[in-house]
Amino acid sequence: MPELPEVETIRRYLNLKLVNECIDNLEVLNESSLRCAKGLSVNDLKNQYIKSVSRRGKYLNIGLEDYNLVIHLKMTGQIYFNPPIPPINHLRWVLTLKSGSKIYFRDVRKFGRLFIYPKDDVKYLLAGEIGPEPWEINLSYWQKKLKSRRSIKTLLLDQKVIAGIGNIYADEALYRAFIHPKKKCLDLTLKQALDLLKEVRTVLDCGIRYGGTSFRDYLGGDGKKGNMQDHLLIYQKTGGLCPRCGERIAKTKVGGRSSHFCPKCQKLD
DNA sequence: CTATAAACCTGCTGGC
DNA sequence: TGCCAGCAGGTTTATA
Repeated sequence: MPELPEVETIRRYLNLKLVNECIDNLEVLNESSLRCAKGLSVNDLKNQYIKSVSRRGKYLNIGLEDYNLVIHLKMTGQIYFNPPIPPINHLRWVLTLKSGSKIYFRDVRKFGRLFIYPKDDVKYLLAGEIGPEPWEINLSYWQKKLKSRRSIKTLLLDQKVIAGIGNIYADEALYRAFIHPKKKCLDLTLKQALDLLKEVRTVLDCGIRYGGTSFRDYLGGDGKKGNMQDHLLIYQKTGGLCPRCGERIAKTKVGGRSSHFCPKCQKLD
């Protein structure tokens, strides 16, 4: 469900609420939602203080004294912090703090995961397996990655190349940069490459500013929906009119994901 | 290398 | 009204 802006919105909220709290216990209702590093168990979390709440790409990381709690929400994961009415359906785990505060994790499709790692172990996962944050990318890195025969949308969605972009923001950035999602990376001009990186950042910044995109499941840390869905230009607007040229917005398939674009503004040749 | 499909899961929607 | 194919903010793994 969530891409970088949604995860960042949750991170900012939890960061205000969790730092200096102490863990009482973790109750797991769906075993497959939890992955413990070898030799660890949920009991190890007891009495651990929360030092930080950070993010890498679409991963949320609750830093403890001796461990890291790494969360990936995948398609339908939702975080509820001290909700007025606790969720009942599709509840996968509940983290209780000494203060009495609770974090509920609800996840309809069970794709989401909570990983427990030793403190120093997580560096490997987060630095080695995930590409740079979009704002950290420099031109030489970007040009190097664009020397590829893959389609540009596939590259944008590759978390090893650039962290945090998902289907919504990929379509939005490509539209704003006038680039067809199936365009081969190698065929991009330097200007297109620069424009695209700029629009990726713009669109993600915008998503964060509006508290994320709530199409169906996504909720910010405060339990409220985001507003970015009211500011999208192309995603899920098949059959509607392009806000720039009036052409009908089309849909195609790229890398198995539905991709929305304007056939007139985003030419393939 | 690149692309596609299937898996992992459940629920909702739209067409017939 | 009812059924069913198809689809969904993601990632990984197998197959062509």
